[in-house]
Amino acid sequence: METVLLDSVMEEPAAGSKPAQVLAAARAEFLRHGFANTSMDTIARVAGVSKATVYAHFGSKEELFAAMVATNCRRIAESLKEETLEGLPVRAALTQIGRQFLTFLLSPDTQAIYRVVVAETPRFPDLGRRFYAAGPQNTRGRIARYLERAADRGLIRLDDPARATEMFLGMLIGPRHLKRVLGLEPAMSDTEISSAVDHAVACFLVLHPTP
Amino acid sequence: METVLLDSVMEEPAAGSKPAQVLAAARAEFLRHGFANTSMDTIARVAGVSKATVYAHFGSKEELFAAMVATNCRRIAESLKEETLEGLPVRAALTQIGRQFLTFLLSPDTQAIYRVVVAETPRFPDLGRRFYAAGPQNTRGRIARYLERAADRGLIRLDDPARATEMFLGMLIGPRHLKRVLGLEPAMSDTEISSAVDHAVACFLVLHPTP
DNA sequence: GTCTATATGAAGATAGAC
DNA sequence: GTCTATCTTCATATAGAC
Repeated sequence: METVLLDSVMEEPAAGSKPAQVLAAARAEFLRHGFANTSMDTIARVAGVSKATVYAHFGSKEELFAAMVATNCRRIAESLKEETLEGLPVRAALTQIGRQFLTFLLSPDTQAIYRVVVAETPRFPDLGRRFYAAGPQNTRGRIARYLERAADRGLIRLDDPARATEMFLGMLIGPRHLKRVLGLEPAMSDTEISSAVDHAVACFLVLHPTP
Repeated sequence: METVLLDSVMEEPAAGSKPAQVLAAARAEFLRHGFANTSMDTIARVAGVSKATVYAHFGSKEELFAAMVATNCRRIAESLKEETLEGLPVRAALTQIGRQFLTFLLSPDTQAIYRVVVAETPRFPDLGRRFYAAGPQNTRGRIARYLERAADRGLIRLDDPARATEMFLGMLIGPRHLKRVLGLEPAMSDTEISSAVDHAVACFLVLHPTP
């Protein structure tokens, strides 16, 4: 049971192939039950292949887990499209960013991935780093770049785009993520999300006024 | 392996007794290695008792885990003392609250408890609720009550103390908790904590001005 | 209550045929 | 590459003596 190097990761298998089936089954089971409570027998059964096939493609349970997380990180990174915010007024752009961010953050899939990554980071040292780079860092950089461009155009006043991004996201998230990850909030309705986003945007614009 | 009811929890065992030794060993091992990767053999060995003794006092691994978390929740609740903030200016009071909160939140012990609670909440439904009540909810209520009193005295302007508390803590935490829990930040020095707190307090006071 | 020794079962991993 | 059948290890839990 050696520590797995997440740096050496296979490329994405062809859709519909047996490795892809295994990966899909691994994703479903690991995200639902965690690493330790998922058995290779179950993954093989759900994937509809034999256990030996699983081991033929992924050498061990750890490697399969690492491949599953890597695939998910790729998906997260690809799902964050650089859309066109430039045409919008600042308030509308921030609102759009906020809604998209909060919806993504609180979705069941994101919660499940977060949970399993947090749980297994001590055993897989690279896991946290890769997850952060693919998800949160990606998002933060994108928002910070937008704010910087807006500041350059004189649409908003701010000194430090990265710090302003942190404040914005901090106000946006508040304690919601914590309550959600502890299983205390069923979900957020669209109107609740709107309300939370509007408040965070309003506070942000007080701190960073538009001229 | 039935779901354990965390509501029926034994009282605190006498210090130095064998149950207390077992509980201490369980705490050390569960927080370091998580639930699944900790064996009852190890706990018995660390506690310096036989495995049968462990089972005599705590009927199963799940019950032992539940008792360990319950003990920790008690400790968290007790560690949050209602100190006297009333004499201080608002800025100084918020700064003190912020420093205390951030130091507590980012400490290795808090991180370890958070990690194991997040990981095991799906298997132990009551776990998240009890942890939240003993820790975060406790803290938030305390801060909200202070803000309300300050508002009543006319020291600060705010409509909704609970919401203001969420904003304050959101700005204070920002992405630091996430990076810490993913193993990306070694720790925060005292000066970094001071800087973060000062910035959050400054932003808060812009949003909620003192007359 | 506490111990030593052991039963029982689950799960990671592999051998060998096709 | 894929399967069936099996090996091996290890962890939970208990029996029975003191």
